[in-house]
Amino acid sequence: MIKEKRWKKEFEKELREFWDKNNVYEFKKSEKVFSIDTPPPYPSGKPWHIGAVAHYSQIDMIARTARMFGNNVLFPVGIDRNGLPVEIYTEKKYNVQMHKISREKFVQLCKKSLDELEEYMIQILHTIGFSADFKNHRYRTDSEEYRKLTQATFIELWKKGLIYEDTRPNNYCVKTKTTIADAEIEYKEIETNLVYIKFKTEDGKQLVIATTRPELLGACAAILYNPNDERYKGLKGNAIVPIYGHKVPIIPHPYAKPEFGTGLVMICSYGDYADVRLFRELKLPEKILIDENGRMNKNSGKYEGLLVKEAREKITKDLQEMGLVEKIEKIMHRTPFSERGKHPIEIIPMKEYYLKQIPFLDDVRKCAEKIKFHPDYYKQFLFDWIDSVSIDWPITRRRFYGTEVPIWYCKKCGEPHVPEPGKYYQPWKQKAPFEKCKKCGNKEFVGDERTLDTWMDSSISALFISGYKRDEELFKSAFPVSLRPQAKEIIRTWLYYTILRVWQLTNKCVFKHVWIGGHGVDEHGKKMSKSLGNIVDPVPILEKYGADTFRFWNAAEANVGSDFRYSESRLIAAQKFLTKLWNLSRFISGFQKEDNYKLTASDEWIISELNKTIEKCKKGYEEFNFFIPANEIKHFAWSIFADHYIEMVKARAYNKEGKFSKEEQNGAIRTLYLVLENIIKLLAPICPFITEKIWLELFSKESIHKQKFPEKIKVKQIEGITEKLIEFNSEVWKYKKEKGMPLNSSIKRAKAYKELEIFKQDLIEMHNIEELEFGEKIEIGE
RNA sequence: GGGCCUGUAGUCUAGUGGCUAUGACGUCGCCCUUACACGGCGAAGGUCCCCGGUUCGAAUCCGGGCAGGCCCACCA
Repeated sequence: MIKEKRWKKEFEKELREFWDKNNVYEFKKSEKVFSIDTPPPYPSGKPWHIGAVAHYSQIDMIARTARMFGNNVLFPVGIDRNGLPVEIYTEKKYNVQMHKISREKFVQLCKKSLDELEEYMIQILHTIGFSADFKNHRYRTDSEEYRKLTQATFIELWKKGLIYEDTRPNNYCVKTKTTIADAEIEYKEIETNLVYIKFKTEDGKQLVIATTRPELLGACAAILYNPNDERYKGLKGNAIVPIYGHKVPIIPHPYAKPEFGTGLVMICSYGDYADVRLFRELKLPEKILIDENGRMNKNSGKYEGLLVKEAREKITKDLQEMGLVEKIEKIMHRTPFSERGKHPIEIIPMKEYYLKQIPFLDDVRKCAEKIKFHPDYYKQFLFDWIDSVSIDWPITRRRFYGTEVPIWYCKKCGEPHVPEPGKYYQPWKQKAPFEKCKKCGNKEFVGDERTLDTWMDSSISALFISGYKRDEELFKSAFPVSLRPQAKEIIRTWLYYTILRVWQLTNKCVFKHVWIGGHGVDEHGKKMSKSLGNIVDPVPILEKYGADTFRFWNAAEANVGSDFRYSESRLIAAQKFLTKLWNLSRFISGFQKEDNYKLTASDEWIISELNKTIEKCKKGYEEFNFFIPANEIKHFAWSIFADHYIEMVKARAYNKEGKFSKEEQNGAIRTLYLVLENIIKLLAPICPFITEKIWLELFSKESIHKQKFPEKIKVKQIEGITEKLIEFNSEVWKYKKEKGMPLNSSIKRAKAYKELEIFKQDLIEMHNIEELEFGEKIEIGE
């Protein structure tokens, strides 16, 4: 018997304790495993994005669904703790600069920030009822065990010859002083000056060239015009670069677009990726003007020491004074920015290690083809990215908080030495594990000081959680991984790199399913961001409404893959449904189930309706689409079961006046319990708390989360009359309303559709009708 | 420039060829009918973005616009 009048979020705490105590979500090894490569959240600051919390709620629903479908589910939880964002967070929080304090000290501060943020996130996950195995399958990507594996895979790929060192122009973030991969670049439209500069050719002709990067004049190596451009046909020889005075060839090339600027374009090392490509293609001599601090170097002559921006202004002014500027236009220019550092990037050649990816693009594409995407249109995002990858992956970073590049170099000849896999190496502070250089025999080594791109760590999460190289038994059962759930914005990074790396290491396709969640946006459909000031903190929301309300809102809010809006009024709507469900259960809990029962047509009808609901929910769950079951269950439980069936059988279930037989009475009670039992089982993956509470009160002492997903119930199917029933009930209610009669007052005579005759007795009691007839249409009253 | 997605009452949303277009929030009435007033019943509110086509029939399919979002691309 349920006593409390409302579902209280305070119940959630005791239920969490019940689950913890009974190890309800503990993973036990078995032959077949449904493995989930849970995204390890990145602790980048507070508050945690409410959209992310919603995202994790949905991932939890996937795990719970898989369990109820009879799978043994490996549902780990990790925390991603490597890389740039935490370094930036730490610099700000402790007001330090990474390069100005000792590495040891900085690493410690990062750890401190991470521990605190991790605790905060784990707390939230726990609060929302995240059913991962926190005790046995919780990991950190910066743990020794994890980094050891990252390094082992690095060493393995090194030995396969897939990693090489090269000096080539690369994306370089001057603010964070590190090379970054193309996948980490984002573009912004910003206003820029397009400066029209006068050049002279050797034979004295004047040329005007438009550029956004006048400070790179000193690195200019060629001038191009389009071969079809009538204005410049026949132009050849050399041009003289203003200020610097060096001569550069004038070359016809289709890259130059006649309609842009003057139709002449100068090629410099390096203003953009086109420059990189053209330098390579035309074999032009490279000259670097910008150093790794983002300042002009000595190659730039009198601009040495200035920041790029300052140099741009200064040289423009100088050119103007020399009368060499024809005009300046303001244009919107698409500029590459570092996604994480939020600063414009420069293209600077650096010596870095690269992981080969170009030769594997076809394999990655084949893997992607085999994976089932939910929803399927996101597969295209991955293909688009694969098609646009054009250079190998630079994997070394000049940062401190990351997995160390496990290489030592001979101090004498520079030969790189890679240690044996299986240990965690920190070359920046450890002694080299080698006796002497294998090349020159020298005995002194120096460790590499760089770290690996954090995607080198993240891209093996699927291997880490499934026990690769650490637990063969688990690996056999959990790999390939059943499902990767993730957000859409990291398709080109996390998903792509994982497929690539796992293929390189195992020659297998890593996932069977990929599930892509949408974004959480504010109630006007705008992306939440700190600058817009529309960030919603999840903690007070969870405190106010509880996890199940949040989860139900989240499930019922948007279709799989589409963005969902945060709105408090909708949360309240979700809360009302939980109250309704609670009161339904409270009502039913007042009756005693007995064995001698007989189902009447009304009972068979509601069970038939339940069966349809089970089918629909199952279909939704199978696609990991919680929008479908959430709304189906709500509709069935509220608008059919409560509004019509319960009202119909109330009299029979109470049977106060003895108008029904004992068997008929028990039939109603039996059916009430049966339908409720199935409703809460259907809802359990979405609302694990309230369903558990009702379940434990009324049905069993063993957790609902150990139960199987409902099957259709064998019953005489009664179909096609639900709408007629609803219409008839509605007409009666309307009639009483119009006459100003209370709903429990009696009606002398009524006529209902003949299909409803099977419900006769229940309908008479429900509406208090003295004489009920049946025919072709509804008639009420005299 | 290419691709993907979206456009349905004040707001949000369901609906992929068929009866008077779904539901929620909000609004307006009436009702505490012994599970629930976080409830019940009822009502108002829509040129289903626009134009054209296919069809007996289009919110739904096709073509062309317009608007918004996202992804990709070497326009200095």
